Amino acid sequence: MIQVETLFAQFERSLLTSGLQEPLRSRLRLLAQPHNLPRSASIDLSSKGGSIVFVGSGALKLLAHAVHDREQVVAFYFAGDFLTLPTDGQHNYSLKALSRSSLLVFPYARFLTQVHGNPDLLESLLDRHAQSLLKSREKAFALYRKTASERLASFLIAMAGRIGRPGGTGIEIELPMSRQDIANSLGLTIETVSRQFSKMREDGLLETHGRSGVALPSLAAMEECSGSFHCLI
Amino acid sequence: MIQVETLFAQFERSLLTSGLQEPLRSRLRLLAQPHNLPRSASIDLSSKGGSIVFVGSGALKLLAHAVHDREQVVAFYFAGDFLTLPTDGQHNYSLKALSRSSLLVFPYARFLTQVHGNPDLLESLLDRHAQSLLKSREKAFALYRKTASERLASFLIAMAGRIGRPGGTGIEIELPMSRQDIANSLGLTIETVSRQFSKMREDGLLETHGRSGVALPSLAAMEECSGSFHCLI
DNA sequence: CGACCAATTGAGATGGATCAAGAGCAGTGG
DNA sequence: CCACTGCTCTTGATCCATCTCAATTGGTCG
Repeated sequence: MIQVETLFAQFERSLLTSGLQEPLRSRLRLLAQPHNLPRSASIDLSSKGGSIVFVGSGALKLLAHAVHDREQVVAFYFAGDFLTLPTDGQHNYSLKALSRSSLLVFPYARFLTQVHGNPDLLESLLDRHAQSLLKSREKAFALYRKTASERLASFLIAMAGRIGRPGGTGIEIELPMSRQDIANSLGLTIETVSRQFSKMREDGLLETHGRSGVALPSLAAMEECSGSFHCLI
Repeated sequence: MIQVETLFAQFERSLLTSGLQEPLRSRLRLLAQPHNLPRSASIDLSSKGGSIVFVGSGALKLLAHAVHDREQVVAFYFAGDFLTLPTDGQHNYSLKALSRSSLLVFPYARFLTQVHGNPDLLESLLDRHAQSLLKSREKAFALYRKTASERLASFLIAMAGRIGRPGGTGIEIELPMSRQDIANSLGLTIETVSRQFSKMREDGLLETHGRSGVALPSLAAMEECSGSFHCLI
């Protein structure tokens, strides 16, 4: 359980390294809805008419719900990440904790009203949007044409960069998401993902420890597998 | 050939309905690089360190260039569209005219510097980014799981909404892009796209006139084919 | 330890890619 | 006006990666 004030301070530094000026700081503080989500708890974001979310700790998946109970993992988020979900599109979105997570949720419209007079902040937000857009495009670009193994390799490389730690056997990763989540986020079936894991293990590209432990002995070899580029998450 | 001043006025109204205040207007006017592209001409956007582009008239495709001369159609743009291409990602991007087009190109960084003190404008830009992001996600979402016919149906519905006109047989569309472009943008091969066109023609879902003419007798029937949702372009 | 759910593995079905022709449209020049 | 040329588009036959269905194994947690 992270203290709200600590969480807010974290958010503040992440947004602007110089920190926020009063009275803006207090006003945003009032808007911030803190959430402490245990594993597999989720918050519905579609009902709120747009949200800005700051992830203080933990790991989450952003789910888009289509009709027929079909759902799609849009993205994974980790500590320090920002996430803007503006006015509702065709889907309902929800955010589900893969592990205990602490968040700050701001109502989009009211957040923007407060930020309105602060060009630095607006620009910072604009930059984040631009980056997200680029990432989303690169992801779409990547997934159209990639094979299953290229997708998984791309995913693992992205994860290594995001939550990997140097260990005995190259980079070690504790995956907070299930195979099903991985499959769902890569547009594959769980069986295909599982088969690719096995194949990569046979080929010496990775080691697995239990369900969630993965070690990549050689990132270079993995990049070889990922095809031309590897911008995914 | 559209006059530059007309084009700029169009851009101005599109950005802020109330128009721009001096001296910002003049400053942006100076930043605007007008382009008149004949069919199949293109401008390279990767060398410019980020651009903001306003499409005054015509139709264009945004291309991402990967290694090995492979290229991917990221999106199509039409009159009135905005397009933000921030700092370079892993790909080189270029914009290619599908028909005679007129554009305004702004250097991203310098545009932002000018806009810095104008919260309304920044917010307008932020909104556009948010919309683009949403669209890009919906597109990615859509393409992962959709079948070939669902993809094409989604595409045609989007096109109908964008450049369709009511006609003798429902909504009529003059597609400015080739089958190859469509295939490339949907992550399919040209053969598959062609086959789907034929199949839809047999099923009475569409009529074709020459290479570029398409008529959709019933949008509802086409939506039936597009699967759960249909946010593409 | 035992129960349950996640993950793996196998066998068969299939949608789309690939390879290979052929048809239709548009531009050119006689 | 028509034949020639080069292109885009269509259609067919085959192949392969991935999905689907089904059974088994293995991890995790009470």
